[in-house]
Amino acid sequence: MTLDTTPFADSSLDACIDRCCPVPIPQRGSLADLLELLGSPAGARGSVPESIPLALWRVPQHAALVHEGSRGRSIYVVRHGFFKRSKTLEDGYEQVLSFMQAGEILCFEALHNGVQPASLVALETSSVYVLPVAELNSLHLRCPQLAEALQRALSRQLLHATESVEMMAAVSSEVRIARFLMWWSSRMAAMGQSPRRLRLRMCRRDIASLLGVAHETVSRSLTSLSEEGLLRVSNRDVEILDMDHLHARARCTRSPGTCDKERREPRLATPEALQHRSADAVM
Amino acid sequence: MTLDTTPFADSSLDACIDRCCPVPIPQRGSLADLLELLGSPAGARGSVPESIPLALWRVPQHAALVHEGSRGRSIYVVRHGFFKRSKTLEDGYEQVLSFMQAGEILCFEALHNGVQPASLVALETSSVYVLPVAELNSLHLRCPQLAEALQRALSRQLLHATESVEMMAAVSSEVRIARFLMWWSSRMAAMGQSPRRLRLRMCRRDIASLLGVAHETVSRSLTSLSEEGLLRVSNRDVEILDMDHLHARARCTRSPGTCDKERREPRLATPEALQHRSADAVM
DNA sequence: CGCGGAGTTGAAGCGTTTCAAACGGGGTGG
DNA sequence: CCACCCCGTTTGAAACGCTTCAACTCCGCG
Repeated sequence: MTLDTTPFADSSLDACIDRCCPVPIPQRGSLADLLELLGSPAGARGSVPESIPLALWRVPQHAALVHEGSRGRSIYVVRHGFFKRSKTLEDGYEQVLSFMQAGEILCFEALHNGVQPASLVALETSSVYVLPVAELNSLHLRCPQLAEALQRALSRQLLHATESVEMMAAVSSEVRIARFLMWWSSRMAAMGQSPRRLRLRMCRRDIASLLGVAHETVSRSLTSLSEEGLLRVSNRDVEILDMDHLHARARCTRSPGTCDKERREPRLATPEALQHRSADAVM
Repeated sequence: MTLDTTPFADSSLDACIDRCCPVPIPQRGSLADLLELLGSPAGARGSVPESIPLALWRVPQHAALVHEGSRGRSIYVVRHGFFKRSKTLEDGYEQVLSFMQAGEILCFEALHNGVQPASLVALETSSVYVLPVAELNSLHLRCPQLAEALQRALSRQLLHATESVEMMAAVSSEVRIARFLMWWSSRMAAMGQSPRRLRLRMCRRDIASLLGVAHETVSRSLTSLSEEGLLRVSNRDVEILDMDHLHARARCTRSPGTCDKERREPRLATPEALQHRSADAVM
């Protein structure tokens, strides 16, 4: 809480290392802040030992927090910012695996054999708490609340992995895009931001890689959804105009034709369509 | 270890409850067995308190271990057997999310809000260790090795989730099937079984649901791969004949045509093709 | 024996990929 | 400061692959 305002020292020194490696932030994080970030209930954060030092790192935009194949000696908790987790395949194709936001645990997968299975790149200037694996046990002993919070955060992490599978399992690419937008929207809502105004941090190619479609298809699906009046797309800013119908589209399991066939006809958001929204939301 | 032989009491009583709910197994599990199952190094299992009781449940084939939406009061560790994790969508479509095998942790996702996000059905008669969430903390205190083993198993679990994304991210459905088979093969190898002789426990529809394709496409891709000489398919038994080429096919990131174009021509496993295998394996 | 589910195969429609071209914006260098 | 280039994005057209619907076989089961 005390770090919410201007957590980064925007000195001239920062400018010259902007595209380099992550660097420690002068201010150190607080354990209470980390617990709140992980979603620990406020009541459980009363008697937190403040003496425990916590490293807080700054990760400039486009900088890699970890490289695929490197040794994994720490786990991280995103304090704020945005990360892309990806793998580079043998033929040079970059396979995006997930996008990670504030409150999420990074690099826990590397724990079981000590090797990072994927790279992590900050898509905007970000900051992460650093928890060295070697210190995890002593941390858990000195602060049981942290152990519990990490456990619950890991549980959430597994749930997020499930959501990725649900996104990608849609047969129609348009439905995949719709699910991706709904997923993003719910993430924004969970972070206390507007679920309607989405600012995509990644390029179309990254979305396409995650969803397993061509990047042109992402573009086409977005324009198609916007022509139906469900979205307004401007570069990487997406505004959801019709949340109900977008949600209905995201639920489609079969080919786009068989679901909401009649709704796909109106290519403009007519006043009539607006009136139907509340009624359709009930079903 | 002591339970490896005939862990199930195949009495006549079992027959009548075969399609019902999971039931506790007369024999209780041992902590050392659980630790080995989770992949804990043998050296760390010396001083394990044997007095701690561990519940071991039997789950008959086709029985549900947990139902979507129910309360999650326990986590489970698959002792042996095979589970399908799935969600039933509003329109009745069953979305398969993953398949879980021995050593994997089930229902950890339910920990953070207490509700099961998906159902778990045993695809063959299985058994699971039951760890009530309420007892987890005391278990960790009484046996730190278990806490560490669970942590590493969770790390592995997150890695498995990543593998699912990699499977589904392939654009071509044939590549998805190839990746699915390779994934299954590596699982078999990790369990000490043959990586070439695969016995699929699920129907084509379940595979199709997981991979996001039509179930006819699964059938077609399997016959296509077998016509190329990479597989031999007989119902749910799949034998991998050409592991190298199947692996190469699984790595394809683009349309099937652009990758290994020349290799797809021979529709029969000619002796010539067999000679090429070892040479191709180097690249 | 008949039934239903799982699996396979065929044919037609169409959605997606691919290649190609054009546009726009942000950055760099002149 | 502008021009330029590069990259991300969009759109078009054609080929391809997938879905869909259909028919059929096989197998287990009542």
